[in-house]
Amino acid sequence: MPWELKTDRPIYAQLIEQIELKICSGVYPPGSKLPSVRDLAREASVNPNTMQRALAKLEDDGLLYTSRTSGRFVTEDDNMVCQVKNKLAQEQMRDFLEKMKRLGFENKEILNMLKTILEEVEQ
Amino acid sequence: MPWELKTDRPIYAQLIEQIELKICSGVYPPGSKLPSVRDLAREASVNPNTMQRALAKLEDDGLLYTSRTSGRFVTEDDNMVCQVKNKLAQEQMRDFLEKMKRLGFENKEILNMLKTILEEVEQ
DNA sequence: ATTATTGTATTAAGCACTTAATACAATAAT
DNA sequence: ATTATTGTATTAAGTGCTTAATACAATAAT
Repeated sequence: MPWELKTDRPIYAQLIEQIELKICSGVYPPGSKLPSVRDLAREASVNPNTMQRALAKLEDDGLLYTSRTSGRFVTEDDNMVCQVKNKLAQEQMRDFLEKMKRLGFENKEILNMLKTILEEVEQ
Repeated sequence: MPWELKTDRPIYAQLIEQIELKICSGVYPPGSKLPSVRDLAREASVNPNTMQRALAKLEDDGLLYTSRTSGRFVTEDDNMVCQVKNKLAQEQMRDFLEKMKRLGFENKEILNMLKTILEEVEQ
């Protein structure tokens, strides 16, 4: 899963989201060590300061912690990771439904269109 | 439907999206006249230059046209409006499914969670 | 003890976005 | 004819984001 950074939003915000995703989806499991700030920055083709900013926010949220000079780690509290995952899912669904309703679609239409897409993908 | 502007993305981009939504959902029907740049800007609590920028983009896309000093109008081509509506819906669904899969949810899970939300809302 | 690696902080520069304050041109309304 | 309203353009200033180039402190590795 490569880093996907668009130019229409602050990079640090996108980094926060994508690191959150990697934690929630198990790419970085609870308790595991993250690559160093410099390595992560190189990986994402981003300035270390920008990566540092994203990591600091995640640490502030409690999803990461720092062991002074040995590196950064994902929290060992897998309950917290699970909660974050569900929170993000709820946000995604809420935003999605909000926008589709604004576009003028009914609940049933939305579900049917999604089913159609999912069937197409499976074939 | 009030203007909802967050600070995490360029305002002009958000204006483009929200005007598109108003056109696609019938708030501004095909052929109808839009409020003036200055009025729209006041309505959205935004600088006229910023609103102008958003409108220029929509005009460039063909969704609006300008009649020099009598104002701006939505295209009379309701086919085009319909196409834009469907394009936006497809984008929303694609992005939504992408993020949910990144979070680690399966297709069936996604549909079930959405159904749950929709049932809760109806009650 | 020395070295390398870790996170962290600072400063300066460039860039895009936004606002404010104007101004101009065209034309609808009077 | 005059006035008001329309879209449009320009300039200057402020802000936040990003990068680059450093530097420092702490500690794991040697």
